[in-house]
Amino acid sequence: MEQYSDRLDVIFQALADPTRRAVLSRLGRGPASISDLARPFDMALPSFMKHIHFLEGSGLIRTHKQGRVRTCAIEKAQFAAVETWLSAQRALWEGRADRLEKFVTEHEEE
Amino acid sequence: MEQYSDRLDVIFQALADPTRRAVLSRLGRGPASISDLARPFDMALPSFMKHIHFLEGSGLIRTHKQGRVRTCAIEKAQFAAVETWLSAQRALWEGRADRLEKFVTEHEEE
DNA sequence: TGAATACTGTTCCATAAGGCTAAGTATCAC
DNA sequence: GTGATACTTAGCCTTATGGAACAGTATTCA
Repeated sequence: MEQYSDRLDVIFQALADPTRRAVLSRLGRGPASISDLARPFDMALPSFMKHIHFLEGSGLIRTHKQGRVRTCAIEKAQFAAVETWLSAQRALWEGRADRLEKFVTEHEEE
Repeated sequence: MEQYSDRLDVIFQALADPTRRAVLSRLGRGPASISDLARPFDMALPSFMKHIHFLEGSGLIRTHKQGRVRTCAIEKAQFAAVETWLSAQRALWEGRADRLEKFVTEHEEE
């Protein structure tokens, strides 16, 4: 339970920044290098790298360096945590708290 | 477009805190007063109030004071912004970028 | 080998976030 | 009208965030 909540903290935090959301959108169309990702942003590279590290730390992307180029790719599976939380919320609204409890608990134990 | 992005900033930020998510879950079962909401948390009331204000500022809840009691209720409609963004992301993954563009643009203009 | 490329590491800075205490205001119950 | 209740307001503190500059390392290309 703690782990599930902590994961949500960091995932939602990652999504709370427009630069990071833009990076995710770009990566939704396929992998890209750091330089390619950074190009559209008016920001120093070390600053941009912080966002990449944050995204990687949240599990929303993974990266891999080959030679001098680091390639980033989206990690779709991590988005499921958000969807799970939203489903749980909706279930509450609709009074299906029992089913919901079960649903969330299963995910917490992952 | 700016407005849509700013709204997402503040919504995701609101969801990035476990206290605030817990409040939303509680409110999913129905409206409640500040005191009722605060009771489960080991936190001074002014600190807790900041979370309430943040949630209200994000549009995820609305509040209304009658006498000395402020009642809070969830604003389900605001959750749609998150779902829209997630749908857009998924659409990208699946290469349906054209449909997605249209979808997001429509929502940006709300 | 030497230059250019693509990060990476380090340090700094201003602001925002999330907590606290202490004191204040407005209702409500008696 | 007094006391308790239910917030509110105002400061203060510490840490995190998002940006910057500057220097460094590791590859690749000519």
